[in-house]
Amino acid sequence: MATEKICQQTNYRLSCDICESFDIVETREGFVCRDCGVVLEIQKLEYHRPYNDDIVQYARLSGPTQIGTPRERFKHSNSIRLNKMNKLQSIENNEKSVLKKARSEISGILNGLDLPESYKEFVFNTFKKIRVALKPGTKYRGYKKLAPIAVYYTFKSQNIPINEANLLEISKISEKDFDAFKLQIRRFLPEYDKRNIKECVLRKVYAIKESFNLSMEFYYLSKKILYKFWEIIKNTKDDVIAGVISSIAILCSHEKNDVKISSICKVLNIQMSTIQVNVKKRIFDKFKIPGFISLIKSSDLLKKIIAKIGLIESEPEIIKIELGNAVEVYDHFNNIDFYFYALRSQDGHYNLISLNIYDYSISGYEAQYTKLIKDHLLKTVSLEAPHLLIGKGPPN
DNA sequence: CCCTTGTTAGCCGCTTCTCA
DNA sequence: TGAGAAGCGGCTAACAAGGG
Repeated sequence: MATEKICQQTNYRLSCDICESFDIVETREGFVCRDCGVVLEIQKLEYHRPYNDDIVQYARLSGPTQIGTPRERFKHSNSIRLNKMNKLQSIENNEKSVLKKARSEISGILNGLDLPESYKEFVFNTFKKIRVALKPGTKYRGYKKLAPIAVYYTFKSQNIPINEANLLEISKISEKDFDAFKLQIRRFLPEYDKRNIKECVLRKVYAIKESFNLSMEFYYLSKKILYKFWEIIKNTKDDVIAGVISSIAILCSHEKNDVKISSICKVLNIQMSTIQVNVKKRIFDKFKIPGFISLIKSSDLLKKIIAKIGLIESEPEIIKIELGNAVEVYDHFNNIDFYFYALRSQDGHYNLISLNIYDYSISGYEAQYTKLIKDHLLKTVSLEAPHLLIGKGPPN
């Protein structure tokens, strides 16, 4: 093998620890016995030339190593020159030095905020990207100011929550400077505006669905509400958007009684009044719908709005009819009783309603009903009778 | 930096539980 | 069975914080 070297070339006579054979070869991994294949315990020593303390061990100026050790420089006859050379050698490029300090600053912030260390390189890239775009001499180019900014926007871009107050507490940028930079961020990170907030919000809604064991119907309704109202609800925190759409979805669904709005708010770490104000301003005020009382009390009105927009199916309107003094007006000998009722509509006109009573006990009623529908093209209306009022006149 | 948005604290009302 | 206590959900106004 090309990597093998016969040990006889060395001054030492090695023997195998196991079979005591002297047939030892030197490989990259160490000394190996050719008889039994065992790697010897003795360490391979790299040795090329003897150490001579008259020779100062130094690298060329472009290299990173020092000009001798401090002791060597001190002892040497030309020690002043050697020290000068070493100083020159040690001068670091300013950009390199800033980046090195920035790395350490970023690390410190991530640790301080208990954020994942795996994002360090990501943050560092943001740092470099912003720094390159800043003019030399600008105050934000300094790593102390720029590092917290880079951390903040990297995490915001990734839709990972980051506490701004804690960030400012542990970093060296003032609140005023930090706020002032927010106005400029789009110049440096145009992609920040393009982050997929909708996806992040829907992720939060799905988490709510899971934590309260809600149906997929809730999730899809929330999604529809999000896309429908996106333009008017987008200018706020992701948590608030998620809270608003999931609260509307809950209030408009049959699961209204299963989950309290305040519980959703607790999960999202926001206040219920925040949802209420948002629903009032962004839905009721925006569409100029009067009658908002509060989030819960106005839920029926909200449901009507959502139905009108077409996000949920509107429920048939229930008209309460008191069958008071109605009189049987016609009997056709065909086992169907007709009753007529006059109702005054909102515009002051009268509408006539006919109520047909079928006698199920008489055979052949179904055929009669079908014939009636065919002959007269009647439009049927479903009537719900939650309470049976007895003793108020017909029908009996 | 200013205006909009969100939070907090305190209150009310309803429901449920306990006890006489 | 009814009164009172406790707990919870919901509402409001004042104040604080955040976003552009």
